[in-house]
Amino acid sequence: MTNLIAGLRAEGRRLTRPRKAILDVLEKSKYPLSAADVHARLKREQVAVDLVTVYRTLAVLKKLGLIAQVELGEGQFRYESRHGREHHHHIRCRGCGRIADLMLCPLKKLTALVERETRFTVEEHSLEFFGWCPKCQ
Amino acid sequence: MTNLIAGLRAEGRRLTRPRKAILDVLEKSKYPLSAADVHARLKREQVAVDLVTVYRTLAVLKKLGLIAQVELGEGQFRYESRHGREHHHHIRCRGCGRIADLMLCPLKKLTALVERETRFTVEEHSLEFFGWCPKCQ
DNA sequence: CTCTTAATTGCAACTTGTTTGCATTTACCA
DNA sequence: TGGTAAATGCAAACAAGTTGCAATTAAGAG
Repeated sequence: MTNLIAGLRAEGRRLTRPRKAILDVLEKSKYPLSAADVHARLKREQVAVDLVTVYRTLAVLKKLGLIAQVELGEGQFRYESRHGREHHHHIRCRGCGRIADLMLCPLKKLTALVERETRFTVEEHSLEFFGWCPKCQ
Repeated sequence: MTNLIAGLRAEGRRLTRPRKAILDVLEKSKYPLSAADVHARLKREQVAVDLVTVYRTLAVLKKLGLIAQVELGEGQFRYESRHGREHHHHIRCRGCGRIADLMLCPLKKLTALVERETRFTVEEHSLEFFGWCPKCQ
């Protein structure tokens, strides 16, 4: 939340109720949420925020680096808070859609190798697994 | 192409001109293509196939395991042929959108670890890098 | 504390990517 | 060489995400 205030201020942006509420929803979630998910949870909490505002706020939070965008083969984006959470990855069940965190990342060395080989500058990577959870096997 | 015929036949499906043409477009491409990309290339080659047929064919080819679906943070799917190509990953430039192959994958051991820790069965993974290519840096 | 103003929001409409329904066409086996 | 189920094209629907604009509001200036 401190990061939110500082980040917004640094860009001449404002701290609003929707922004606090949306970041709060993401911080409370155990797995990444779509814009529609966030919107639904806000409604459940009696916080009236338009879906469009959710989209716009997610874009802002992403630009501030407070949340990460995740793709899990669903044709939509999900977002998760970065606050107090280590860099990590996910696995998604092809049966029930359950998403679990994988608290690991073996890509430090590989990233250096990729930069050397491709001459790209690497800014980010995504690593996701897909399979079947115990219940769905 | 042999795989296409065999795979289709095994499911009581048919070998058609659109299917051949679409697989051919994917096999010729150096990077993964979206449905719209495939459609545009077919048109350029004077092959009249509806975009809907492209979508349906991509679904079939994917189910047959002849092509792989790729997500590169664009809000759309891309597809690439698997024929004669080793398992690999990609890097995409945030400036110009250029996509390059990364002919490497260090995830064998990690996959085993993930399966042990999560008790999921891992069927697939995605690993993509994002950054800036030499021209855009 | 109030005023001013630019940032933010909500609503409606739109765009883009993808899917579905259905009548017509076509691959392929008897 | 048909007959028949599979595949296609077209129109329409759907879903995720974006844009334009008038109304609202955060927050610094006075």
